[in-house]
Amino acid sequence: METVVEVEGNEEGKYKESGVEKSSSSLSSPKLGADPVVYKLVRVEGDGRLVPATDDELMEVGNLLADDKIEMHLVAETGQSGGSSSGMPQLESSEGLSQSENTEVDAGKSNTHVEYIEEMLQKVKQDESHLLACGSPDHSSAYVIVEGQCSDQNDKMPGIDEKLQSEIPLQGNDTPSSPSLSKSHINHSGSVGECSNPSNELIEGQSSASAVCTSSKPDFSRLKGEICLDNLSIKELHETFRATFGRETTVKDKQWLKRRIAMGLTNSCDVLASSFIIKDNKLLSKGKEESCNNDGTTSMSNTAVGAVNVECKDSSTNHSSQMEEHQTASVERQRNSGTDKDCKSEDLHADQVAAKRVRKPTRRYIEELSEVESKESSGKSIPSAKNSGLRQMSPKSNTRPVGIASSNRGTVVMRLDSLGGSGVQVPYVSRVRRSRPRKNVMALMEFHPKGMGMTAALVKTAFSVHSSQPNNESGNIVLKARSTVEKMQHPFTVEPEKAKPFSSMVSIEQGQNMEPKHVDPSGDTSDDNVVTVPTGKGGVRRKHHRAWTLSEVMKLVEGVSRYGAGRWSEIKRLAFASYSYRTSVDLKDKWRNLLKASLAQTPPDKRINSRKHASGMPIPAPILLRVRELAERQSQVPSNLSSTSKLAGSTGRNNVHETRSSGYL
DNA sequence: GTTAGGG
DNA sequence: CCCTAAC
Repeated sequence: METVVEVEGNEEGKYKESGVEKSSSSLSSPKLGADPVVYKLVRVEGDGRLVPATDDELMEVGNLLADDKIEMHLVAETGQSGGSSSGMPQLESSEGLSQSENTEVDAGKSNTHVEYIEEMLQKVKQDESHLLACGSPDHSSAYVIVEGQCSDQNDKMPGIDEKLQSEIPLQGNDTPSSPSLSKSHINHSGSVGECSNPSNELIEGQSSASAVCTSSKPDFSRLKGEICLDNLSIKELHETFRATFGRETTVKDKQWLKRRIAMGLTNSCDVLASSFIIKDNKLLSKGKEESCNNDGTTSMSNTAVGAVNVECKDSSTNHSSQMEEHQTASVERQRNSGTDKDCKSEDLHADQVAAKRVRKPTRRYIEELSEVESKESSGKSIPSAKNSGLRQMSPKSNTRPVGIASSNRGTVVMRLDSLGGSGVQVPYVSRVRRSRPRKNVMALMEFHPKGMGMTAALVKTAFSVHSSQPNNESGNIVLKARSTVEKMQHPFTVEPEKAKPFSSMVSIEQGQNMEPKHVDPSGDTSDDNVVTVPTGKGGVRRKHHRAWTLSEVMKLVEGVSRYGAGRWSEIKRLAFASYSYRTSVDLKDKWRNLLKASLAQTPPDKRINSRKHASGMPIPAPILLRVRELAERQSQVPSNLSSTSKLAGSTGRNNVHETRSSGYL
C-alpha cells in the first residue's frame, strides 16, 4: 500500500497532514512563496516508512524539520489500513491532537484492542523518554491513544482496565533510568503488529526519533549569551538565523530576521512565549529550566512515534552525533530534576497557597463559629479542635472579640478575623439561616415519610414565622429542624462511597455507553431515573451520583491537558458534550480528587497494584501519572492564559489553540 | 454564568 | 456531590 502524505508547513509551525491513497511519484511539491508555506509530499511505503518523492525533497524535508522547529506529528498507524488517515484534513501539531487522533487510531485499530493498547502504553512510555531529549512540551497525552479505543469500545473497558493496571508495576520500575537505552528494542517489540513496520530498518529509525528533536533544535552554541537581537547587525543576524534554523537567509530586513529568529527560538525549544525574553540571555537559562522541569512531564503527542521515527530516519543520519549529545544531556536533566522537583514543588506549593483566592468566611462558617462561641459563653466550652483552634490556638489570635458579647440576640458583635492573611471583619451572628430552607430539606422530607411529620411541621412553622421575624429564635428552629432531618437520613440512605452497588455500576456503565450518541435532550430528565438507584443492600442512593467511569476520567484528564485545568466549562462543552450530567463543577471536583490521588499514590510504593480503593474505580497508575504531570505543568506556567494569548497572538501555539476551540463551538 | 474552595 | 463566595 502506498499513501501519500502531504505535509504543509508554514511559519507558524503548523502542519497539516492528509493521507490520501495515491500513487506517489507524480506529485510534485508546489512551493508557495519563498518562505512561508511549503508543501511536501511524502510517500508512505508499505512498511510504513515515509519516503519523499524525490531525493531532492528528502533534503527539503530534512530542512523543514531542522528549519522551523516544528513538532511534527504524523500518524503512525497509516500502515495498517490504507484509508485510515484520509479525511483528516487538519492535523495540528502538538496541541489538540487527540480529537483527530481518536479517529485516526480508531480507524486504524485492529481487532486486538487490548494488546494494542498495552503496546501503545509502552510506546508512549518510551516516547516520553524520547521527548525528554527534546524537552518538548506535552500536550496530548499518553493515554489519549488508549482513550480513543475506549470511547469507541466501551464494552471493552473492563479489559482495558485490567491491562492498564497490569502496567502499573512497569511504570513504577522504570522511572529513573534508561530512557534512551531501552527504547529501541522495547519500542520495536512494542509496536503494533499490524501497524508496525516489519523491516528492521525501523529499529534504526527509532533512535533517530530523537534526531528529529535534535535536528529541530537550534544550535544554541552559536547563540550563547548573545540573544540581544536588537543590537545585532544584519550580518550577525544572518549568522544567528543560520544557527537557529540551520540554513542561510538572504533577507535584509532586520525586523523580519529578528522576528523570525525569535519565533524560531520560541517554537523550537519549548520556551513558552511568556517566558521568552530576548533581551539578556535569560532566554537560554529559562529554556533550560523549562526542559528541566518538563522532564518527566514530557510526552508530547505520542501519536505516531512510528511514523515520526521513520520519517526522521533519513534526515537523522546527518545528526547522529548531535543526537547522542542530546540524549546524554537529557538523561542528565532527568537525573537532576528528580532532586530538583522537590524543592520546586515546595515553592510552588507556597506560591499557590499565597495565590489562593481569598474567601470571605462563608455564612456557614460564621454560623458554626458563632455557635461554638455562644456555647462557650453560655458556660461550657466544648473545644472542638477546629473551631477553638481557630479562636485561641494561634498566638496571633486570629479571632478576637472586638465588641462586647454580653447579649447575643439581635446584637451584632464584630470580631477581627484574619483569614487567608487578610484581616476581615466578621460579624457575629446568631445561627440563623436567612434564606429559605435548603431544597434538600424538602427533598429529604419526601424521602423519609416517617420523619416528615414532625419535621415538616417544624419547618413549616419555622418558615412562616421566619419570614415575619427574621432574626429570632424561630430561626433556630429552622436550623434544628434541618439538622434533625439530616440526622434522620442516615438510617435510610447508604453512603455512596462505601456501598458501591454492583447493579448500579452496571447500569451506569450501560447508560454511559449509550450516552455519547444522543441522550442529550432527554439526558437530564432521563437522569431522573437514575437519581434513585436501588443498591444491592436494599438501600437507596439518591442524588445525581454517577460513578466516574474510567473513560470519563480519561476524557477529563485529556480535556485538562488540552484546555488546561480551570477551563471547566470548555472541557465540559467539548469533551463532555455528550454527558449531560457532569457539570463543570463535577469535572473540577473530579480533577481535584484525581490530583489528590495522583499525589498521594505515587510516593509510597506500597500499593503494588493500587487496588487500594476497592470500591469503584481503581484509576490506573498511568492516568494518575499523567494527572500529576499535567498538574505540574499547569502550576509551572500558571499565568499566560490571558496574557500570552493576547500578547503573542501570532504565535503558533496560541493560535492553534484559539482557532481550534472556537472552531469546535 | 463560571470558577475556586470548603464541607 | 453540594454550597457558596468570588469573579
